[in-house]
Amino acid sequence: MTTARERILESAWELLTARGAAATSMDEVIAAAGVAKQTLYNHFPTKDRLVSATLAAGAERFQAAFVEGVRAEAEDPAERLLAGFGVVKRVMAAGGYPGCTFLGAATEDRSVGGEASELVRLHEASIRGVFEGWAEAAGLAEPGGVAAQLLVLLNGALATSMVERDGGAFDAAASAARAVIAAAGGRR
Amino acid sequence: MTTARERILESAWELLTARGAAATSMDEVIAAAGVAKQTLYNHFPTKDRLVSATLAAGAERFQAAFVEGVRAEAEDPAERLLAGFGVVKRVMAAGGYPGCTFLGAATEDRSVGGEASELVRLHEASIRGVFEGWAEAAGLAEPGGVAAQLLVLLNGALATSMVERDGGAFDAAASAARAVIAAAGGRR
DNA sequence: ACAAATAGACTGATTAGTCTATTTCGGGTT
DNA sequence: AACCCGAAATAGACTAATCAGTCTATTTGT
Repeated sequence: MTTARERILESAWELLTARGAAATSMDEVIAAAGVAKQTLYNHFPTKDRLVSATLAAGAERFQAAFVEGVRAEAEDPAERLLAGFGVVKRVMAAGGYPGCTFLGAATEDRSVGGEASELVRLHEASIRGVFEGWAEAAGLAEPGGVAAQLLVLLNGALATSMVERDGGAFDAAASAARAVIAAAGGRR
Repeated sequence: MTTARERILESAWELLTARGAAATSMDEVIAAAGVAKQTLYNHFPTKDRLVSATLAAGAERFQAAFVEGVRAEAEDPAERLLAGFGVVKRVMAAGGYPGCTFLGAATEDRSVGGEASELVRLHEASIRGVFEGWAEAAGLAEPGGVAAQLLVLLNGALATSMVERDGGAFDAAASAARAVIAAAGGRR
């Protein structure tokens, strides 16, 4: 049994992912969550707050699933850096490559500079931090720089897979990541 | 002296870049272009058509400026592959990193699969083709694969620079590109 | 009894697209 | 030069739809 709040956040996440915030009406969230209008507004007084709460909850879930998925798949830190691309590829493939919810939210919010942008910035910094930890554990030179490059590759794979509606970009990103890791002293 | 059509397309491009299609009203385009409502609708019968025409014109301009900018900056094909990141970085910096107009349009159109998505797909394929030509001229192994990886890096830099409101991602992308090119046999 | 949830009508603002009436202007003809 | 025509441009009122957020009254669960 799920609470109304959980159903709202889950439905909002799906609609946000599939269509984006601007193209999703509060009535659609209400219908998808099977909840009364007032219930939604009791939990989240404005659309912006709903979007922010949805992104925050999604970021927490994503980061946990990302780290856990990668840890389950590879032991060696350098291999973990690569495994991330496969893990995210599978997540995106499951949704038919509708695009990254966070990049989508940042795109829609770009002229506003609201809370959504800030949450996405923090989320991305978090992922970069995870990369940096593994890069350091792998004994790579300049782990911060490597992490920044891998984050660019991950965002690039997310954006490109959305445009191409196809997961090929994740394989390309993983190949590039291998080159980056090698150049930083991986598999010395 | 500019024609009404040119002013409309230019204003629409700027608004599309800064805010995105959904957040831009036809009245805003009209006001920015200094044109009568009927004039806009005479040239572009619907908002979708205006967006498509704006993206098509922008893609042509961007591709020409990209190739020209890179050619002016580097002679050697392998260096040209790298120079692209600097050229695009400068373009985005000039606008304060509001994000890539094409990726933004594809993001907004993702649930529709309309003409905008298709135009962006073609535009990206075009850029990938340019990369592939230079990769081949540089004598790299698997020029198609290298081009795909560089396109991911370029999209990643565009997305990341939007999130971070900062051009650092282009430098990271260029570093990663160097590693990719080296791995493919550059500077043998 | 009390907090949370429901159902749905309603308001006010925004916006795409239409319609009407008027004005501007370049180019061909006299 | 003077004239005229048709195409393009202008100004802005208007419609119909959508949508965020409010309000009221009722119901459910503990």
